[in-house]
Amino acid sequence: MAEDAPRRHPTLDEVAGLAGVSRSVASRALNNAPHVSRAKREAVERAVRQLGYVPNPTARALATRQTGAAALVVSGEDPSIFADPFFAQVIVGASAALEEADLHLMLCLAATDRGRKRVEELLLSRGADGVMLMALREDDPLARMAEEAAMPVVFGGRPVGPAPRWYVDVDNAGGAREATEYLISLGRTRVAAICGRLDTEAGRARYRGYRDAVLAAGLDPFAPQEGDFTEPSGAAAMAALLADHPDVDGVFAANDNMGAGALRTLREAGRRVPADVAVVGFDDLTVARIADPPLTTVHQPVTALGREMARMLVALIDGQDPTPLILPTRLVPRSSA
Amino acid sequence: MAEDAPRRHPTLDEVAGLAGVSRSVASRALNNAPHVSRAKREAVERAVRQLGYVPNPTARALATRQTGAAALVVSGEDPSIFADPFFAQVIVGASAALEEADLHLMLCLAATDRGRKRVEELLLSRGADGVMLMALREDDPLARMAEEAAMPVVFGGRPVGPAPRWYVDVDNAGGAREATEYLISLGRTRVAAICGRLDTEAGRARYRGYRDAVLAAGLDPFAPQEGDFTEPSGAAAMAALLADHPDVDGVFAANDNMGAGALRTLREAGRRVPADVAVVGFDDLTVARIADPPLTTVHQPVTALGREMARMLVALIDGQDPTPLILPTRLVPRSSA
DNA sequence: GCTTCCAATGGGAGCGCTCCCAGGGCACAC
DNA sequence: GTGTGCCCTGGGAGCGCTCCCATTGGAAGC
Repeated sequence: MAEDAPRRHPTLDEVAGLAGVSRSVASRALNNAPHVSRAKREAVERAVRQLGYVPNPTARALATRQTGAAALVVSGEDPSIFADPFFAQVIVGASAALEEADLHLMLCLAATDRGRKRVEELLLSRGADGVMLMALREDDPLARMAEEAAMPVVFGGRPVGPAPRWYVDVDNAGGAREATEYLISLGRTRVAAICGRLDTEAGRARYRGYRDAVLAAGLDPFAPQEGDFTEPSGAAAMAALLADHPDVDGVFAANDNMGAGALRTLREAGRRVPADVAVVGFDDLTVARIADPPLTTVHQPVTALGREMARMLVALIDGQDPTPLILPTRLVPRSSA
Repeated sequence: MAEDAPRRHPTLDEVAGLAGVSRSVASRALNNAPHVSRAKREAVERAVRQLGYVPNPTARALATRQTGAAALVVSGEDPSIFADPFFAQVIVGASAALEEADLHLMLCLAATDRGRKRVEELLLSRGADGVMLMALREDDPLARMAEEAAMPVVFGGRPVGPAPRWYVDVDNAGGAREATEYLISLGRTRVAAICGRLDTEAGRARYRGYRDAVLAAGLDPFAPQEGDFTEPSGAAAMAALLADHPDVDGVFAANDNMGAGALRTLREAGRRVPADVAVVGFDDLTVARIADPPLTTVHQPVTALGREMARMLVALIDGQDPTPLILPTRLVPRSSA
């Protein structure tokens, strides 16, 4: 290690000493609290500059019982779930909102047992001021842990089961309904759904939305063709669909990855898109734009999701009681439908 | 907030009291340090369980002067740079390695002025035990800050300029050379390069690798056609290339996004890939697989990059002096070349 | 001129943990 | 019986900050 600076960090006491004031006054000056004369305030500022003083966040955390950090926990049995660019966008939003509140972002991938244990400890030990929880599974142990933790918790996307007290979600059902209605409005009558994992609330809600739209149009809904939100699973689901229902003329895929997979299978099967089969995805990630043909999809405000989660968490930390939020989606017509 | 647990967290003192030992003994038992009799150790364990005691990480951090966290700082003037799935993969690797060392991961997007200021404070105040720095620009103020910080710092990817003391990088030049040699081995003689930003070391090194390969084959290198690593910039660069050199028959794109953009432009221009123009990308992200045609590309071990950065940082924190690491790349032939 | 009040001040007690160190106790060798 | 070690043990001093509280002194009000 570079030992260029062998001298310890200056402490508040040293600042106070140099400024000729007490530690209390120095502290107040630093946090620009009242009851500090202009002269002393300036003396403290001068001393801070002269010493290159930077407050020790750990000591402050201990004294205030606030860590100055919020955690974003991403559940999932496989760490690579996080490789989905979806989370990256969530983080961009969350990070910006936390920055405004001067909170640091801790990222916890609770994929392994050890990871989950560490999250539990975090929750129990108040190692953060609050937690954002995402991608919980059905019966995810994190849900129980979060409930027991005496700490603000915001859910990103509702988990399966009863809705938590505080969450931010996207209007999955509404978006799926709109996508399906769009396919129907195009004259498609044999519209199938490639679902995401049905042990996630997003997977279920999107299928619900599809089903509602199909039923409302007086058509017959297809049984859910389940994938796992990955491109290969979408390709496989599309293949199964073609085998069972060769006359399918419209497909709602519960996310863009699976939609892209479906496009690939259709291309390999010699079906023209959208002439023979129209396809709509969900998410509006990069993959939708670069798919061939570019995928008509349901845009969900992912960055906003992260931002709103963080804002809700900050409100909670500030002792407020925000209301859950459901963000709107928007259909983005491209070439695949 | 749910006030189900209005009682404070038990402290070590309370554990010690219940176990009938001193705080010192309780502390030693907890950290399973020596000099604790079997009987007292068990008494402490019992008390811990009975009270549901969880150590306060902040207090421990203050006493040990170790925060128990490592930060991953992603620079860049635009927060959305982080939306690149590249970083998500790095995080998967880094997170796993940090988990092994029982360190938490703090994520800092140093895009805004405020973000940079917070990183500086983190560095100066030892708000983390170590820092991983990525995506630094030329003359990035973070480089100087990192240098001055009395804290272990590992670079992910070398910054422009003199190599830092500790870094993990990918063999950018080697990968680019291999990609270009591959194009040449296919009989292409007019091989162009769509470069990434040339104010990044990766952008420069990849162009260098391209240039070396072209020169070694006795061909004429094209002037760098600069993009910014995004799909549209790749498309634009390809259009410019076609305008200036209609006879181009091979393209090395410095990353997959730009490669995908190039494919799009070629398709729109009616050029067949790879018959008329062969294209090779770099990164081997999802986009390469789903591009049309699937993009031949240079795989770089992104997760390993994150893992090795974290391991190097842990070694540094442990007082060791690891050596810089350059990870190998691998050509992945698909259909575009 | 004498209360009344309040801004300004600094002392000191924590926050919950680690770790140094002096002091027992006990076994073993002399 | 007296040493010589060791292993345990618990007291206590921090780590660096915040914040309560008692104290002071000067301005304002009568």
